[in-house]
Amino acid sequence: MATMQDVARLARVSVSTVSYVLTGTRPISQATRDKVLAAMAALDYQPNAMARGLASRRSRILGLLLPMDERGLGATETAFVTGAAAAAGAAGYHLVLSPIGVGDLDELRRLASQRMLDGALLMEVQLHDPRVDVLREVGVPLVLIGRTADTTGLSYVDIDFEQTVQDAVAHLVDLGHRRIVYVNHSADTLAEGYGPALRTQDAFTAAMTGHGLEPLMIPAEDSAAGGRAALETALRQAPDLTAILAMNENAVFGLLGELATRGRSVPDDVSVVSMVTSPQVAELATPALTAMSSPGSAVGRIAIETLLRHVDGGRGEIHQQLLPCALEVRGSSAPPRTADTSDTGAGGDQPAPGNEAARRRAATRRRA
Amino acid sequence: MATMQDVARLARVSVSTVSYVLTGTRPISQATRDKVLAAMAALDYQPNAMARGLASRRSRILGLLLPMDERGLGATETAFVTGAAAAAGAAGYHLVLSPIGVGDLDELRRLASQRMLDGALLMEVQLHDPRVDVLREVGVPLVLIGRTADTTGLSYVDIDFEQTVQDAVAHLVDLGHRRIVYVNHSADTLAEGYGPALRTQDAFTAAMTGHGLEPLMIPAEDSAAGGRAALETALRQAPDLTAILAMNENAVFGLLGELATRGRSVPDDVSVVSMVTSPQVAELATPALTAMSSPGSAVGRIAIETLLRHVDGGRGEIHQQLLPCALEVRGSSAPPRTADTSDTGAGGDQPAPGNEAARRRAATRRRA
DNA sequence: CCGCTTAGTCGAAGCGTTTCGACGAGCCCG
DNA sequence: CGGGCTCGTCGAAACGCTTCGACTAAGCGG
Repeated sequence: MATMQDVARLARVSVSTVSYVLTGTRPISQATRDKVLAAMAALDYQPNAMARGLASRRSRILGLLLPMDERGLGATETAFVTGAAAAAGAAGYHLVLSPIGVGDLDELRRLASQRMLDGALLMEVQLHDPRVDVLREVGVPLVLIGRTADTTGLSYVDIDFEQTVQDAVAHLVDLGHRRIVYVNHSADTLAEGYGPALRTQDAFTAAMTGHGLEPLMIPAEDSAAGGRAALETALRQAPDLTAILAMNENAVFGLLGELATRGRSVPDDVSVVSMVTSPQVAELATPALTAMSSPGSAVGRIAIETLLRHVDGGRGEIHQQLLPCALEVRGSSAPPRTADTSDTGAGGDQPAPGNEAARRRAATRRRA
Repeated sequence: MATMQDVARLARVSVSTVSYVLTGTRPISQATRDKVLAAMAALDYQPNAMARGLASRRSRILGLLLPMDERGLGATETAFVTGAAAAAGAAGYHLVLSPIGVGDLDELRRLASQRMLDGALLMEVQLHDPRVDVLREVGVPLVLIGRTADTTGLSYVDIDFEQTVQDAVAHLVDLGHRRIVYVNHSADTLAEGYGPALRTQDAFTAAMTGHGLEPLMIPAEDSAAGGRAALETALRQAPDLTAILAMNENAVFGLLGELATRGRSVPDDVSVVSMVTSPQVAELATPALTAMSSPGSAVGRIAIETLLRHVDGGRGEIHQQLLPCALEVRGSSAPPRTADTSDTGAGGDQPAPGNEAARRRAATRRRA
């Protein structure tokens, strides 16, 4: 393993000169630079990351802290990760993923205090996330993918759940639906303060109320069984429902299964729209799901760029940005049946408009 | 940030003594040890990872190289990762995941030559995986999760695909199935030399032949559409099929959808068994899939333990281990219909045995 | 009682970089 | 033509740790 000494000797310059060529912190004449670069190439020199880190007090490593629960990374999260990795690599940084959850605070504290991370990206952020406190305490720059309840002084990039829910509801309302149920994550998840669940809940209420409709939310466990149970509850509470907006990617499959079992066809009897869902997953269902498609790798890229601004220019301005999901219409959403024969009068507070009009409006709204 | 100097000063010992307390490389009296530990606690001392790495030529970082394609990490891969992370943490190592695919060889070479990794775990190994060559060349100890074609001198932990396929086929044959189709990954994937696809293919042929049955394999793209197409092909080539064994977790959903569309019920008309599938995913389908459940975190743990043996005792014996998947019977497999009315005579080479016997045998085989 | 080993500690020499202060050379401006 | 720049380079001092050799004080067998 060649060292900088070797390079300096071969190029007949001092070590510091070699260092300056490498880091560009001081001007070097073209002639010298060429000599040094030639020597490096000849020796197949690679700087030692540890030595560099020790001397410069910079590890050139960014951490992506992502809790890995048993359910794995969906395509959405994966897109975040790859986007971030690409951006970090382009800037000469390594991005390392650390499967550190909210549980392993000690491990996080160790990692951070050992000066091993120049900065950190937090995924799956909770409304009150202790990891934020740990990192701030230790003085590691951080950017959230997601949001805590209080974001003063914090940079973040997140999905614009408010806008996304609003768009999803508008899509269904435009199709002519009036009785729309929102299937969210589980009650436990809500109680834990999982931001997306809470924010979409509020946004759903706001959107429905804005259309003069009654909002109904059903929590569901993150599993097929949870989806089935949720459908049962939904049909009990709103037998006249014609559309379901689902946040819970796992439950949606159980939900579809149960609809099939009960002989309700999708989208003729019931329309289903899935939130924050990747095209790959949306295509798994039969029919393919109309879904709000997440902004993907852009989120990761922007987050890294923000983080690097904090790391490099100690003076990094706070950056807070929301990106909406795009509506992708597939086979699971359509206008409701014209004759709503199953209306048991459980609270339809608005007469449905003529379906012709709804169909026209939906068609104009449709975007890939 | 307190340094070892500070600790030594406070404890009134030399730096080297502090270091020995930390690393245990030389005997230290209990009295001294206590003084030092007290000083560390008082100063909230944390060793600087870079300095430690530079001096000891050990980063205490292990890399988990996992290509992140757009389809994300399934529950199976996630289990590997968490198992590995836990084992690494227990040994005082950090496990960092690097989304380095077969494409980013330069990035890998850089990472490895910078002496930033004490060792590496490779996931999604291909039969001829260039990453192996790069790492060997640079001299980084490595352990595979998966296998290359030539494994001489390489340690690996992998799923025992041969055994798994054999068990899956046995399950179906015991139920009374004779006409079983294997839906594999895509032709492209096979051509690329993706080990699991090739190995299961061979194992399927062997297993079927061993039962005196004719093996039929259909490749399928990794998508719902791929699954639908595969079913069509399968029904064309073997209209009398009664069971499908699917390796392709993505295609299996399309396959189920297409079966439903064609009015073939699962498991009454067609049994479906999914390979190397986590319980969570198996439960997504309706009915829940009978599946071969992967050994999960054990794979990751064993891989890390092996790797640490290579790293620590420069003298690490080669360790090669296969772990089979366990059959988990759920709702998608059952004995074939007694009266096979759809037999168009396209090659039934064995008469089905009485279903009573099949049912009995299946029941005794069943294991959770 | 002597020489040997062993336990326990210290001081100092690295590990391979970055970075600071210094210095000579050339240049511009007055 | 001289003082003050900037440019390009060098040497040496960190950075915070590990590790080697050496040294002291016990302990022990002969």
